[in-house]
Amino acid sequence: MEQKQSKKMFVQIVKQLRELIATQQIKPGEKLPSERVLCEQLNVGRSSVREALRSLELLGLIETRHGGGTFLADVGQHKLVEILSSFILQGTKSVDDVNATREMHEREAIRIICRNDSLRNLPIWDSLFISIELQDEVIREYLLRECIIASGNRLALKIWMQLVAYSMNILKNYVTEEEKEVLQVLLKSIQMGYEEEAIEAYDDWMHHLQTIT
Amino acid sequence: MEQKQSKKMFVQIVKQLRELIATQQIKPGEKLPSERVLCEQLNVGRSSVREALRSLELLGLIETRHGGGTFLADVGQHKLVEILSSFILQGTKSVDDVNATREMHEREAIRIICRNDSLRNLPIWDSLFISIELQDEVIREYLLRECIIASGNRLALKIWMQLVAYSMNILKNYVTEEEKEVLQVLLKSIQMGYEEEAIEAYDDWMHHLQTIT
DNA sequence: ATAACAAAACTGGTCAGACCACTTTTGTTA
DNA sequence: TAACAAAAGTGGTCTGACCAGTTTTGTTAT
Repeated sequence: MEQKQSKKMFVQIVKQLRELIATQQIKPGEKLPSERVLCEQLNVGRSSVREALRSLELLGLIETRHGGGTFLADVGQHKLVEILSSFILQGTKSVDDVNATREMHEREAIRIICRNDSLRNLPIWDSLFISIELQDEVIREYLLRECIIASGNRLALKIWMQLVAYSMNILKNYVTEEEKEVLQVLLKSIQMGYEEEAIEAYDDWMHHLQTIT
Repeated sequence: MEQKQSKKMFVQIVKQLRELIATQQIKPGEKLPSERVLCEQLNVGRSSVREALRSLELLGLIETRHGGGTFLADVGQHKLVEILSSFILQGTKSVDDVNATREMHEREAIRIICRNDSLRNLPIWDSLFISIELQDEVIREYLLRECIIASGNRLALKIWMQLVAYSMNILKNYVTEEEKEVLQVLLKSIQMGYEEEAIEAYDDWMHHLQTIT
């Protein structure tokens, strides 16, 4: 209904939710006010409240139970990621460290996937395999993101995304035929569960990207 | 309107959006179908589509221009970082994720050390080897810290310290004879540069710690 | 008094329609 | 051909409605 700031409403609501959680001292695992209460309290429509809540849910910050309510995600605090991001934003001039850490996350994700049958057999790998043929640039980050997501470690995903936000950029060239082959080897290895081959393919890939730029 | 899967609708839509982006080869910076088109195309209500889009927007994966349209994010913008981090202080998902991430750092450090002759030959390993005979509890984190430090990635060290501070708990028992042996195998493997054996020893170690608690 | 159970109230999930504000396209005019 | 105004398109938000679960409440039978 209002919102002086010209910013996105649902982002404003996210902020207000944070304040609300702080002031009312809602701890992880505890219940948040219902959507309808929040509407009235924040003086906005329910859809806006829901957009904010759904965003936070996708981030894993809240948990929702149909008919039950909305709860602050479990687990203690300690501003791990906050400090992390401040570290990143200040830029320690060691881009190499950021890249190395990012690659560590990616390798680990690949390893986890290789070792888990159900993860290996996800349909996403097939569709990615096909996408590679269709030549595009997105595929690189998209593939890696899928790997991290599939690995199931949401903390790692969050860290990784920040690392990417910090360093991912150089990857702006076309995907060469050579690179395509490497990527397909990587995907095939993942699907077969050949961990070492997958890692090797990944390393090849990264090396290949470095030589380009 | 439907959505066979029992999962959250907006998550389903996120998935379908991913597929759509893949199949239609939408590249960063390019435009996505309008919300109203997506409604009809996916056969769902506009609110559901918006909940999915807003989630992706908060993640920084898409960009929205009022009156203009929705676009696949161009790499580089990271409001994600602030929003995420400022809210993340409520804690991320599970302790498991923190531990898994911590272990990833530790394994990676071990690998790096194994592959680098000068790191392998650091005198610290010998002194640690001896210390194991004497010390009792401190040695665990101390050994791991030395590994991370030796690996030379300062960002990783910073992250690791946060993770340890976050999940400091399990490491509170006495070091058994059995554990000492595992640790010595680990150190020996590191010194010899036997990467896989070192990782195996590390995994044994972690498994051993879990069975204790 | 208490246990069991059914009804009511509450809560999230989804949809439809209506406006508003802003941008892009289109068509007309100078 | 350039300039500009109208129209169409698109995101932003609100309201109200209904459904489907969960929690609370109240009544009844033991």
